Amino acid sequence: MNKCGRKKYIKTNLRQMTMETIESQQDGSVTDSVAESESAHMQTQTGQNSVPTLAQVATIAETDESAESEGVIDSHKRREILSRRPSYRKILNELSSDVPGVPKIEEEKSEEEGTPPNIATMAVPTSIYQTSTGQYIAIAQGGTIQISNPGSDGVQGLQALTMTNSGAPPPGATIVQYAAQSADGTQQFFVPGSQVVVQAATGDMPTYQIRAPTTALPQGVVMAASPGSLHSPQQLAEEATRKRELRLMKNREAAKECRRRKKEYVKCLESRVAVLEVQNKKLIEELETLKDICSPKTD
DNA sequence: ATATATTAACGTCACAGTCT
DNA sequence: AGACTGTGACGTTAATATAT
Repeated sequence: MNKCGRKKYIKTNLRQMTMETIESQQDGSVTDSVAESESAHMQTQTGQNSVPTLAQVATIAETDESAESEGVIDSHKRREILSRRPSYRKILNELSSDVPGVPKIEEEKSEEEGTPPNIATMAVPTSIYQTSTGQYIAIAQGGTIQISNPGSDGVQGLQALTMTNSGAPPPGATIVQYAAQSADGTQQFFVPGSQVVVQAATGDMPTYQIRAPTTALPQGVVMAASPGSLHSPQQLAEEATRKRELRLMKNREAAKECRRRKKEYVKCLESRVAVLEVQNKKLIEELETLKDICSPKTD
């Protein structure tokens, strides 16, 4: 993708600006280098229908203020100020520590505690699916996929795919391998027993199928090659391509996850706004009541 | 019915921060 | 130091809404 040549715009400054503009400009401590980079960026964007971000809008609105503080801070301080914004998870968790009603985003300890990286992490609704071969796939609310064969008592042969949000994997949970999208736009989970659970990528309702694995490895699944076995330039090129595809695949997944967290974060903020609005309304009403009590009208 | 605008979701790139 | 991860920004695409 991205056939159109990407413009090399001033990324660093713009990036820093979008992260910290609103916060740092509250005390007017942003130098006009940021504003310069922003204007440069806006120029490069001429003719595109890209919508400025909130931070960009804020920057444009406050350029005058920031110009006044030119030269006030040195480069070190500027760097501190323009540091990376904490992740949505961190922000949300900070919010949730303030407000009891706000749910926390799990820290995904399981990954950090040495879980194999290929375990799928996704949220799915509780559903039961029957495959063309008569097998059943139950997707529990806890994020567990169970596969049972027809005719079995429903317990034998169960294979569990433990997802995120389900806490620590239960003992004995089967480790499955997760592969990103295959050529036909599906997502596949390799489960023991030479079977593949395939999730269709389209539609609101995910669909699952049991398939026999194809002979060729699906896109994104890569066999590890021992470094010593690489000799020819062609092999090196293949290795580079393989690494790139692996990186793209991982980044794809990371981007999905990031977007999901972002949506969650926004929802959280929205619900917080709603709560605060109700609270505010109540307080105003209370104030009016107290006013009436304290200063009764005298005719 | 068709054209245009808006929106949401996605993949990719670049880069800062973190990990090993 | 280099690999890895998370995220902002951007372009693309498909679906939906609105205008003509």
